[in-house]
Amino acid sequence: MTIQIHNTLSGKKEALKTLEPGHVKLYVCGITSYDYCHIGHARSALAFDMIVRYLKYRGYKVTFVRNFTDIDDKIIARAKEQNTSSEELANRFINEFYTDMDKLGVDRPDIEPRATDHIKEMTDIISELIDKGLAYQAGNDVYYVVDSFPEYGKLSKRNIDDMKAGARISVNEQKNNPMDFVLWKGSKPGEPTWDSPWGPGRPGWHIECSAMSRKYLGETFDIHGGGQDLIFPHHENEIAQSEGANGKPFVNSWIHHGFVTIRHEKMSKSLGNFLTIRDILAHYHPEILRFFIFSTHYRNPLDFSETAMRDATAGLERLYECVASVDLLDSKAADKNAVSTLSAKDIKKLAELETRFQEAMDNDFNTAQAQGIFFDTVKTINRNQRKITDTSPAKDIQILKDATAVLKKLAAIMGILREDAQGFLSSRRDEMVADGDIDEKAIEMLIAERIQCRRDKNWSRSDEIRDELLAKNIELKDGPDGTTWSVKNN
RNA sequence: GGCGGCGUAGCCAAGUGGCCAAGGCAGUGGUCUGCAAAACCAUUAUUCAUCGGUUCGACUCCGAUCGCCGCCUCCA
Repeated sequence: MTIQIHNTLSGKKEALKTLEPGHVKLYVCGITSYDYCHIGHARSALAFDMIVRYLKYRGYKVTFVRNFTDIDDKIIARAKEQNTSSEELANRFINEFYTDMDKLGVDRPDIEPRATDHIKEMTDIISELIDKGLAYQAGNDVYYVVDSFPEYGKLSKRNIDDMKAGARISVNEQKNNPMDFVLWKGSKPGEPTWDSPWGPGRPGWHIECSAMSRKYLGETFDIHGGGQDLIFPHHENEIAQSEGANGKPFVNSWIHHGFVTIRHEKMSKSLGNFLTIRDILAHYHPEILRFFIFSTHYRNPLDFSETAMRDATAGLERLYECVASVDLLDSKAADKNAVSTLSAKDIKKLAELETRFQEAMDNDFNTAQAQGIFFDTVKTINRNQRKITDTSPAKDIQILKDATAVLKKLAAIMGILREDAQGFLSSRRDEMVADGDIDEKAIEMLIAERIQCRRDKNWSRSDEIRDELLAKNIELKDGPDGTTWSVKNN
């Protein structure tokens, strides 16, 4: 079975074929560093983090490049506002980006080039394009001749004539044709500049990725990724630049992920529905955010809401509860002559976990389906786990433990179930207690009192204590090994 | 206006030309429990926006209609 990936260029799922056997070369457009990252950036980072981990899990070597756009109109404008330099502002938000990524547990790409470190590579490509007659200087700027690239529009599935008819293309006196896009911008006073054959200036946005991907991955590489909003014009322009300059195919497969919406609308500052990664992480454990993001396929829109996060919390806790209870099975004694209580059907199902997971993930990284398989596995484990007693054979316990180990290994590809289960559950509990109006000592004392009441069969006081705690969102669970408690999600 | 995508149970969400349309959350009944909670078992879409067409057969393919979203300007 091969990995199938939806390719934006062809509009179809295609079997992954790498130029170099067993080696995937991947380029993803990173952030423009002028502000804190929002949940949409988180989705992008997490989607490609998952994809890279899965490819590695499937035995591929992956060279993953993700750039930083550290020079751009927005950076210049923001730096001016804050009375600082573009460089300083960009560096500051790159650091903030790393802070967020580290909290989310996102692995670093192999190479993280910054645009401003690659000006030479960019001016080289621009010169090549001019030499080939695909670009021209106008005033202090350089533009790409869109009409010279007949395949323009092949990624975004549009044609130039339709676009020309649209009224939203900015008119620029310098351009020969309104569709032409800028490769090099002559500098205005006070802006950061670099020398070039066309005078002092700075690169356009699109040329960065053509230059940096060529430097690190070559003229043709396997996969290029980004958000769906980058399809046009950014990626369309990259194709025109790179294929124009190199005279060969740029990228074999394009992966574009969907947006995070809030109240079913794309986030934007003007709508006031803008949530940063740190806003979210202030309220939710990073694995909850990951679980939520992978609850739908990466290309679908994903609507953020409190309800959705609560569902994700419940789901992730369900997985952790299962792992935690299997972890505890260790303490049980095992009798050699014991009869297995596991059903053959369930043993088979557990054995098939990894295959089922691969089938889901091979199908264009279907994490939603994979999560369904996790739950199915948990149900199977729980069903059998509760039948385990002191006299169960060691083999039964081992089968459940093995299945849990596989579950954790596979979940780690999505970056979940990476913590110690008991630790995760109790630390979540502690956090929630800290938010509430009762402390742990008081809870323990009430529980101790209640245990005595129950011994005395003083049910009314016992229930009173339970209700009292429930009113403060503390739920008691009386099990064979005593009373445990948790904080109710709501 | 052009282009792309989506519409599956109360909510979220997989899936597919033909066995019972995954799974989660919520709900209901039961087991367990002093009673609960958790867990487990059972149950919850004769139906996949609507209407046509292709087919022996479609939720899945094609067309139209309605609704929603995105891109066409910076954007993950």
